[in-house]
Amino acid sequence: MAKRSTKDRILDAAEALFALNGSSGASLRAITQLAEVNLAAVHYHFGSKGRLLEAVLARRLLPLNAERIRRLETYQKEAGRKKVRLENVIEAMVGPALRLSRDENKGGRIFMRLLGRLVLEPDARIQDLLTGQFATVLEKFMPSLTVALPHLSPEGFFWRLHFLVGSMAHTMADSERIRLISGGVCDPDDTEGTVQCLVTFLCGGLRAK
Amino acid sequence: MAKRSTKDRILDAAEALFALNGSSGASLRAITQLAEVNLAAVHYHFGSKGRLLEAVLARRLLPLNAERIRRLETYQKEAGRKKVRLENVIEAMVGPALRLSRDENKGGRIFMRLLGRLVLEPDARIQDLLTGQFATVLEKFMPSLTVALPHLSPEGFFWRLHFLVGSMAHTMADSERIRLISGGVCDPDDTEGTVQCLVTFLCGGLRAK
DNA sequence: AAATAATTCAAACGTTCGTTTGAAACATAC
DNA sequence: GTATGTTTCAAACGAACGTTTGAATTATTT
Repeated sequence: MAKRSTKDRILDAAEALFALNGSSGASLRAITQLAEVNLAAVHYHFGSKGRLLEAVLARRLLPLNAERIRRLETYQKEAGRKKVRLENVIEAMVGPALRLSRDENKGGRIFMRLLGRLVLEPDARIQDLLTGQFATVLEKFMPSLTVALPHLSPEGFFWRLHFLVGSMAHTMADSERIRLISGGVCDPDDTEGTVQCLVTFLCGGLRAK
Repeated sequence: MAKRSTKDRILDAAEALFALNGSSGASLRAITQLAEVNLAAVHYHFGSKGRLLEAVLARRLLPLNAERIRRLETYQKEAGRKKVRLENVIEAMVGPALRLSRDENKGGRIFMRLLGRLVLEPDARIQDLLTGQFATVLEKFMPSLTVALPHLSPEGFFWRLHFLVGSMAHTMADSERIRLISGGVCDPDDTEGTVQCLVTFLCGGLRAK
């Protein structure tokens, strides 16, 4: 078993405990203990607890949003000069995130839970990072979205985008709850089934009225 | 100005700081300072920090869910032996919560933010309280929902309920974000407009395919 | 092999945390 | 007005927190 670097072990442990207990509920002592690393290593490699959290975020968020944009561009190429189907636009938006949130190897499940927690965190550094990333993605998606949803006023457009984010975030952040409330009928591990179901729901909601 | 009781002042301050900083990020010292109350008063009136949080939750959650059920029953009476319109069922579910989340007098805005945070909190006492409350509400809504959505399989039904909860929770917990991302186009203070927009979106999503 | 740089380590720093204590202040009864 | 029960208060408790330090260790270079 090839042992991963101190930096990576800290990132993994921090991701897990930040996601479980929140950014103020997870202590550096617990994180370094889980990572089997000295307490001072966090400050040596990252500088502070806050910057460790930023590093945890950036490690997964940057590749994820790059993948979203890449996927949208693929659909745009496929469509040629015709407009991209709404289902495809939405899939490019929620698909990569949901697949990451279900990929155990990449620890995505844990990361998405963390993301769900951070949305309501007041820390300005974190908020700027999150909204900045979202703005980048939205900018790329705007043209395809407005073309696919010509019936919506600007106001209605943004509201529905807001609802979309809520469904998506909730589905990714809390994957086990659905199993509980459905009495075992729904299986969140069926990733592609979940994607399809979510895309159907979202497109129905976006097209409504 | 009639001064409110120590207990109420603590509850208000705790609600505000728990919502802002999370249950572990808000200290009893900050809470009692905001409430202009002695530090030991929390333990005298509530016993511990955890039980204070439970009291904060119960104070608003019990009346809210009672209102939801009352509203559904009103719609059921109106419909007589005909089935209740899906729009009305959904309105009974999300309307009371969204109105509370926009009612400054009742401090609902703050409370909903707290609720959004607690959904991902691992504390068993909190989770049991939340899922228990949700189960109570769902039990009452199930008959009307299944009748209004006959095209859905049990699996599809629960998934869509899950997506609904996500949109609803996100809209209530983070009311100012929409103003930011829409560049001021959307106004979260227009409560009834928001309710209508959300109900339309949700019904479209629930009916899809 | 010696010298230099990068990393790890145990220990301690000063704060802040939730909680407890016992006396003071207040209210209500007799 | 004295007694009884309730509420408030300042002070302190030990524990855990993020952070810093300087020496010990390991890796890299000369």
